Amino acid sequence: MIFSSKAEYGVRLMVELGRQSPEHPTSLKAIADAEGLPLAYLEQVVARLRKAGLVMSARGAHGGYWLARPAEKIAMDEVVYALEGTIAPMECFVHDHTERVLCSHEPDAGRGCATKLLWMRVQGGVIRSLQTTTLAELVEFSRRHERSEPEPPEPDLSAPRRAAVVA
Amino acid sequence: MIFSSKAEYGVRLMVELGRQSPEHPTSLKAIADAEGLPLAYLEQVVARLRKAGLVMSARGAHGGYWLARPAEKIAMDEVVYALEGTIAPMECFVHDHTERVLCSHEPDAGRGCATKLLWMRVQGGVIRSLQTTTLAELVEFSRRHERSEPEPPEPDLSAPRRAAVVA
DNA sequence: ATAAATCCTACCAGTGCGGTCGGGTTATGA
DNA sequence: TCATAACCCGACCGCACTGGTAGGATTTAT
Repeated sequence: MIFSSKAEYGVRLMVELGRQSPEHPTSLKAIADAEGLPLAYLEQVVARLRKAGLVMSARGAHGGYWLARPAEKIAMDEVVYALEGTIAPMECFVHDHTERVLCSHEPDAGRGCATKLLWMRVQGGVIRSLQTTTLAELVEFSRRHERSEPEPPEPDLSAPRRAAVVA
Repeated sequence: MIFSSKAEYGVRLMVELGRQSPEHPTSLKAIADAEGLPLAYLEQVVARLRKAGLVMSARGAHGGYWLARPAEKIAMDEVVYALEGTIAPMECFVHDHTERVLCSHEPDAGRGCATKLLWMRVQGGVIRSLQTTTLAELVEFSRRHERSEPEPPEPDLSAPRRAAVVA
């Protein structure tokens, strides 16, 4: 259960754009250098963000990218959705524009998919987490943590302390 | 962002076991037939559940599997964890035995990982959803949704596992 | 004109996933 | 006692998808 690296890179890119003033555009090369990411790959990533209307671009020399909206107005579910294409815990959640959710097994007859309840709850949890986080928060977080001092007692963001990795 | 089919199959298997009385074990073959899943693959799946102590088994003729605990006492985060190995939205969440969380990029120097905040919230959302769902709920759900008549034995072997979803 | 940058499409190698196969080992029961 | 039903285990395999590269075309500032 993992987001692809497109999500990772794309979010980093958005944060980086959020740190810049939107006066003049930021080039991909600058971001690639700052984050140590492959430029050619970033191009593919940022294309998704552009098509989703989250960033704008200018071509030519001194061109680059900037946020289409202020970071406070950008919820992270939009960003992740643009990057990943879908936010679903299971591929049987691919549903057409209607409300029908069909599962690969138990195709239509018989009982409803027993796992559906579970995956819907998980999906709800994920989407809620993303919706309630704005890009501005991440920008702020990254500003606080840049190489000045050790982390202040970070107000625990609802991450349970239970052992996340059981051997 | 997707769980693997191990999670899907494993959860179905657990639900199926929850529907049976724990008096006598249920054979994998029965479950495989009921759900239309490949038996040999189910063996791998159930092995994880057994190693995690969620199911017990008896070998030999009339052997099979049963829940190690009543379904009310089984939270789904245990199940998914046993099946997936880890519940993390991003592989940079692989952290060693200490508390350090290290990210693939921005290795040690400089600011903390800007995306960390986001992924931790997502992870929290997922884990909370799973923790607050018990196997008993899923069993109950599946009981509610079963048609009165048992499904006709439709031998749809060789049903394409993968592409059946996208219309 | 040249350089800096976005844009676009095709391609490629590795890995992980879903699944199979073959062969144990253990228990029942005829 | 012996066949059979089931669990158990490890090796293997094709393929789709991911992460990344290559190469070029277009646009714009200097």
